[in-house]
Amino acid sequence: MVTIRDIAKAAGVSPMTVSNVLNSHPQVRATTRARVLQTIDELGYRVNVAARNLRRGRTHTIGFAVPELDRPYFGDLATRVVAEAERHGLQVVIEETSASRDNELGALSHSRVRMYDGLILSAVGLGSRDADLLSVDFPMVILGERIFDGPVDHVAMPNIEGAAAAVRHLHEQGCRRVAGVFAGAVADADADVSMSSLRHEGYRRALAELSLPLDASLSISIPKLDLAVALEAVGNSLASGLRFDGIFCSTDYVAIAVIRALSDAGLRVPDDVKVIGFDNSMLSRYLIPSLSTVDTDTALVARTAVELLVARIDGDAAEPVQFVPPFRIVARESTRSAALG
Amino acid sequence: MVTIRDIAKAAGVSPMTVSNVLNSHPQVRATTRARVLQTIDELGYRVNVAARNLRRGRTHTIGFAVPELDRPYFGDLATRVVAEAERHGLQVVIEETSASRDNELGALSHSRVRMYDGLILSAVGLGSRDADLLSVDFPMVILGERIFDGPVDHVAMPNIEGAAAAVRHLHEQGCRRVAGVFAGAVADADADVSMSSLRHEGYRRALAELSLPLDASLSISIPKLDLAVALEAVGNSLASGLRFDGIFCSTDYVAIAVIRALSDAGLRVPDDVKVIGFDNSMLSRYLIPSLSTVDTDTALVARTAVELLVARIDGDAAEPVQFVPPFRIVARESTRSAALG
DNA sequence: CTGAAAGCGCTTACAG
DNA sequence: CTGAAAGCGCTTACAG
Repeated sequence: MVTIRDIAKAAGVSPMTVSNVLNSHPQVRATTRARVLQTIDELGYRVNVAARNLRRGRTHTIGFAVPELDRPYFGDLATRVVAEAERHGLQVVIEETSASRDNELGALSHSRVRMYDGLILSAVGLGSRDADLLSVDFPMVILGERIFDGPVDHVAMPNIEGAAAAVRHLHEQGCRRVAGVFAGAVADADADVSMSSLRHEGYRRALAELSLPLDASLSISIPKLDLAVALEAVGNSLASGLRFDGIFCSTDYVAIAVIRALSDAGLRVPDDVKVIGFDNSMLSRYLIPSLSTVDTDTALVARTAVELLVARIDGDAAEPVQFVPPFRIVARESTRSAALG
Repeated sequence: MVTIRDIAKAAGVSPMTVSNVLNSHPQVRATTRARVLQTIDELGYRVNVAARNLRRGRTHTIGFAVPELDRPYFGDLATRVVAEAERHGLQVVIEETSASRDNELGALSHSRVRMYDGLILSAVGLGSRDADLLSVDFPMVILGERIFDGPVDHVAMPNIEGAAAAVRHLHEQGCRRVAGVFAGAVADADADVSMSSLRHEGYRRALAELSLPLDASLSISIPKLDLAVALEAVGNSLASGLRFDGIFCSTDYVAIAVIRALSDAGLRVPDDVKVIGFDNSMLSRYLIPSLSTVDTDTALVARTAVELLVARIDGDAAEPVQFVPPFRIVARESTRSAALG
């Protein structure tokens, strides 16, 4: 391997001058610089980043711990995080946590964390009771669903408000019996404060406001926000006689399976049942019917998370920040009422 | 920051004994080990990975340069690469290249490459003429579409064969006038050997074999495999009078927009036009109609790429390997013929 | 404008 | 079973 010393010897200068050239320090004579650069080119030298990192104490790498990269929402998010990080000269290591608490803690406490300048943790397995575990000694931003009064910056989602607005939209479009699909044990009032339980809370609040029925059976609970699981759960509910004229889906992704289940049961969307999702994933407007949804500005979420993290990396010691992006309802075919059709 | 020396001092041993404990070397007395571990715990020590990397000459990190992470196929692929890499104790840094040749070369030549033990490059911008640029001095696996006789391992895709099989499937289902959607200047015989041009080649070969018409107008060319672009292109083609009873789409992703464009033009899938995609993305079976497609075993692609790379990292100096996964046609509703319906 | 020297935190033959 | 010492390749005050 060619090192800085080899270049120095070949160019007839000291290693430090080579270093100065590499780091574009101005106090190097033009002719010296040219000679060094040519030698670098000839010998095919490339800086050893591990050595530079050790010396500088920075890796210019951040971690992004994400539940499941193959869910479109997180694919979008990862894309935007990588792009934003690049604008700040940072690389991104993706760690998949499979939405498990253990893996999320692993992303935190695992020794390799020390290779990152900071961590963006999209927490879905951790709960409020884990707040004290988040007092880490490196820059971190929590991203996602849970409500913490934790010791770190947090980019949260408008879960309750967004879900409530989605239900109100269904009501405006004429729905009078509104179901919902949620992950986890949402029926349990003591349930952990997960994304789905927050969206379920918004769903229930809106139903109460609107004086719509709130049968427990209308809350379809699935163990995981997975297409196959959602298809089966909604199919079973319909087969066992459950009826509704509107349904709120915790994610656009799940909504695709829900629409399929409705179709398989002979129900038409939106004529028989109106469907709304959450996330405004890129596909949603191309589906048939196009999918109404809650847009939460993924780009803004990614940008804010990276900017908060960069500020902490640069030594910002202010109080932890909590940021919730705005949202808007995107009305498409899946909730269109016949009167407007 | 707590270092190994702090631990050594506090535990009354030498730094090297601490190192031995950290690395689970057996030749440390149990009582000494216990004392060191306790001190590590008390002082909150974590290994400095940059220093360890420098010393060991390994970072246990590989790069994965991918065109666009928000395209479902690459989201799937990234998920599987990350999972496979983890099985080998490797982390993955994702670099997005935006499918540009410059960024792909950047992933290669950029100095930061030196931080990786190896690189998996999903090349879509590079062409055969760039083969000599791939003679790099670190382990690399090219993944994806192009045909190289390059100096590196290559996991290719059955682009020509898969596309041809898709067209034959359309023919078997009764199609007699088959269009296709491709990215780039596919009409040009000198076109670069891109994924789309290879799939176009397969499309043309199958049409020729089957004695089906091969009008240039049936090859719908779009600048980019993007939903909005595909929607508009197919919409324009239909508006200008183009008619066909089957269409091969270069990816499942694009097929979603194509089905939407057909629907917007009042054409029913599969009754009026049958549609087949490529990739077997996870969504495909849940769409309405469910999407017929070419499955190329993404899991196998990811596993093979990581295994080849790991072998190179471990010093394997054998001749470059080329691997093409098998494929199969997955027939779903979007190509169902009335007779079978 | 250039260089000698120290040191980032760790690991590894080598010696005892 | 444990330690003293060298060194991975780089950067950075400091001196000239």
